[in-house]
Amino acid sequence: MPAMLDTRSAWKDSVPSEGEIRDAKRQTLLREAARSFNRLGFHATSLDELAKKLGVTKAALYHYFPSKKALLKACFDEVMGAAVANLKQAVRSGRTGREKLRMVFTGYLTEIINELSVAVVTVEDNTLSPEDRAAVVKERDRFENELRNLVREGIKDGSIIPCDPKLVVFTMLGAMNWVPRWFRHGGGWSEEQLAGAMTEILDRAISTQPAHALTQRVDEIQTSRSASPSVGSKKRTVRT
Amino acid sequence: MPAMLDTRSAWKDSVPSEGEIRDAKRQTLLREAARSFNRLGFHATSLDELAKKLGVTKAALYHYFPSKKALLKACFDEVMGAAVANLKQAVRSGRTGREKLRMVFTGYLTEIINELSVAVVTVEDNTLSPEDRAAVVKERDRFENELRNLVREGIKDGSIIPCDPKLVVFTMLGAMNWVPRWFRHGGGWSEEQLAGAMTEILDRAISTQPAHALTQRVDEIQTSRSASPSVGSKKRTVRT
Amino acid sequence: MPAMLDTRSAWKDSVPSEGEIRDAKRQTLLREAARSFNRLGFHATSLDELAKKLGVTKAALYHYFPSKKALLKACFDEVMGAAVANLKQAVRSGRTGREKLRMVFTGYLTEIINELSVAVVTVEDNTLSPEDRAAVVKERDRFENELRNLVREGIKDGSIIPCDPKLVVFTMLGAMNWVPRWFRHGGGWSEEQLAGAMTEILDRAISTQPAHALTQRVDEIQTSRSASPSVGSKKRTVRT
Amino acid sequence: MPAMLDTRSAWKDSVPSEGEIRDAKRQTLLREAARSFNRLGFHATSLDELAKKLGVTKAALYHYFPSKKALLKACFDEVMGAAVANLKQAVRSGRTGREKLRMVFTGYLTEIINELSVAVVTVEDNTLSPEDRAAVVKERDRFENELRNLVREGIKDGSIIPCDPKLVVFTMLGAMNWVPRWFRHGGGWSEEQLAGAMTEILDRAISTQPAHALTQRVDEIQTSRSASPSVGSKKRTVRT
DNA sequence: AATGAATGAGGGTTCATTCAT
DNA sequence: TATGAATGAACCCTCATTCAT
Repeated sequence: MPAMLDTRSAWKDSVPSEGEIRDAKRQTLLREAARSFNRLGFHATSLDELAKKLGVTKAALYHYFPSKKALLKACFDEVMGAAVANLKQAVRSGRTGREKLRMVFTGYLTEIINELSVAVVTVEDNTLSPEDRAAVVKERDRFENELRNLVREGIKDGSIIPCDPKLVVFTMLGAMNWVPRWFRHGGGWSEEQLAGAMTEILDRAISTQPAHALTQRVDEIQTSRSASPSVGSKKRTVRT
Repeated sequence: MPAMLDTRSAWKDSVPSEGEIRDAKRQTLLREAARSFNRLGFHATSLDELAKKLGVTKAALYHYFPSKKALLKACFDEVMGAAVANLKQAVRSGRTGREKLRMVFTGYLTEIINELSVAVVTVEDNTLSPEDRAAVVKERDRFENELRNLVREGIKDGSIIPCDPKLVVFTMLGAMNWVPRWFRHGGGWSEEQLAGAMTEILDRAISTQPAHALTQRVDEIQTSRSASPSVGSKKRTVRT
Repeated sequence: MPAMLDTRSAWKDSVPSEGEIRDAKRQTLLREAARSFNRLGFHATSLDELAKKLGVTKAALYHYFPSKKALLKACFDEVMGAAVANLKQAVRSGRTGREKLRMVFTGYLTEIINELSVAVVTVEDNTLSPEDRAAVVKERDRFENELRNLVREGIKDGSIIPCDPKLVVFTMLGAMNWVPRWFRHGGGWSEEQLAGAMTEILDRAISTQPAHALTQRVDEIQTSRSASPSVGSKKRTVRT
Repeated sequence: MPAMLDTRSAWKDSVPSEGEIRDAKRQTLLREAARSFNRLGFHATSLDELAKKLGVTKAALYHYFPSKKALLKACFDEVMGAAVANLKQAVRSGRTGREKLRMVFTGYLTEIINELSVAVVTVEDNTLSPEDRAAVVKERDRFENELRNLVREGIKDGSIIPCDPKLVVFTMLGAMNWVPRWFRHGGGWSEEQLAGAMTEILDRAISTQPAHALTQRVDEIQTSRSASPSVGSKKRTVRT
């Protein structure tokens, strides 16, 4: 018996422990759920479909999350954690308000594009329990408020033009949250390229030093629109 | 007796005919459905709730639409009709690409804000019948393509900076389609103000002659976020 | 004004009175209902469909029958009235049991073929009210019992072979009641021919003087089976 | 421990495996559905009632059949499989057409009496999907056609009198298909007796060598008619 | 007499959730 | 840990019936 323990310890951490396996599965489930919630919405996502994509049965999911709502809540927590971390990093960067905002946009878009995010799903209806809902709303409002503060900061330091911070932030968030509805991976744009290019656009709307051109690609972005009817990638050269 | 007939004719059309009543009811239902679809999504919208809001029974809805999907389809048709009309008017205006695009944005936003729109609801999943889906997608793609053409036109005539038209259009549409998620009527912003202010923001992102400032309001926009927990309208002066 | 009355009386009875019109409509409705009940069954028959076939709205039907069940009950009464009349006539004919039975079969079949009958529809489930159900069952049992008596009479007078009257009667009724399921008008067989030919078959099963051949037709019977795929009337000569 | 394993293997196959249990349940459901479809018709049969009879919830049925229509289709397949097998056996028997036909009648009746059959349910209306309907109709038409061929064969070999095969077959099928409407188990007639006796009747109608008497019983057949109002089994001796 | 609108009951179906294995 | 079976609530939809016009 001790021999076995030795054997196991010899493998060290190369063989993932049971806990690690479990966490990995949990994370995979979370991702898949977020993707589905984003594209179809919470109610249109069935646990059966989710389980099928993961190759297990519906009941198995309950080993990782006590309910579908808990899954949604976890998605929110995940994305908010990342968003806030991303935000803090930007705040610490010590640059102008506009540059901080750019950093946040790029990070937020990266999250969304990789479909970690579930920011899209509405929290307005009575899906979550009152407590969960309050927690999520509070977190989200804090995040949005921080963004507005960055806008104000940018206005003060002259990097952002005078504008209504609340409207600007909602506009930017809308543009970004909408991405999962049309973007599909594997097209001409890489995730980084998309995040960068869209940040440019959003940034230009409020920058006091707007660029003379924006990033362009020769290939079209791969979207769910162009993909489904198999349009074919009509390459088109864009002149500046 | 003849007097009564005269009386009636004196009222002329002020007393709505039966057909008019029916149409009015139908329109009210359509509006309510669009609102719900936009905020909660198609699947999260129950006909029971819808009927309750209208003060009738669920079964009564079937006098006006043969199915829930038909209701959704009608929403699409309605918004697309308005969007295309709006687009055509802009195209006929004979201005620069950028100015045409501004007109389209303002019109589209007005639609959305008045919740006629249901552009938000996903058409990607298999909610609609294949035929209906194809029809809607075709119409929408044509609309989006026209927008891209306006961007290209603007680039050519020098009113819009070089950029990727597809990405730009998706970005703008996302920002606009997101409005129903946060905007609530009755706040400090009127519908027209919001449509105008957001158009400014979107326009500035691609204009070759970006403005030095954007519209601001003293009062906060009324949103579902601030509204639901009954925060009260904390007026706050925004300094530029 | 008196002139008008004169006019009316001049037409005498050629112009049907209001009451006659009403009765005619009622009868038409009854027929259509019976046809539908027979082919589809009571529950699968919707009043909407029924009304559509008659060119009126569903609500109009309620001017003639207080309920769908009442319609069913009326169908039963109609067919039973005819069946009993038919039976009495046969009984009075003063022939052998077998010949009386033949008369009843032919009459019953004529009824069924003309779709007055609704004998097919089940009375077993709880469709009718207990009172109506009891009345119908009682009437039907009396009819069936009379038929059994005719069989017994035939056995006694030597025109019918020894057999179990109950089983024989059920067998014959089943064969006849099944006709609406497959027979369609307008084929090679007229209503009278079918009634006659089927009577021959049923009669031969119990007759002490069985015929050496049965009626045959060159044309195939028009059935719902052969009709639907539009097979065309492949004439075929039947050799004896 | 080994003892237990032995014990288990000692039971061998007497303990049904999970798959066997599932199949048994499925079969039970199928039977109950067929019975209900036969007696009440497809539309009058509610899944709620069906489930209640089986002691489960309506939703549980969906573990075994994806829809009510699938249940109906399965009934058709079941009965048609049995009917065709029965038919083939008769064809292989190498007897006269009449004797083959008798075999088919007896087999078919046995099926029906045991309520495996659902031949009764209409296929004419648009209950089944077009594909399913076509498949069922095709199978049924082939069966009916085979029966007609047996009649023709009998006419040729002199065992059956000249007659119209189509009409004869419809007549016989009607008589048999009607059985579930009146027959109830547990009466004086066993299933085999009924199948035999009815076959005799049907056979005699077309046989060139008709018998001089048919099977009779002292006890009355137990029918839904006599049973439901609790008439009591009035034993009656039938004199020939 | 006839209609269109509306209703309430019920039907088939889906789905998140629980539980024994 | 994972499964298949089962449940109960909710959903969309149909339909017989009522009622004002």
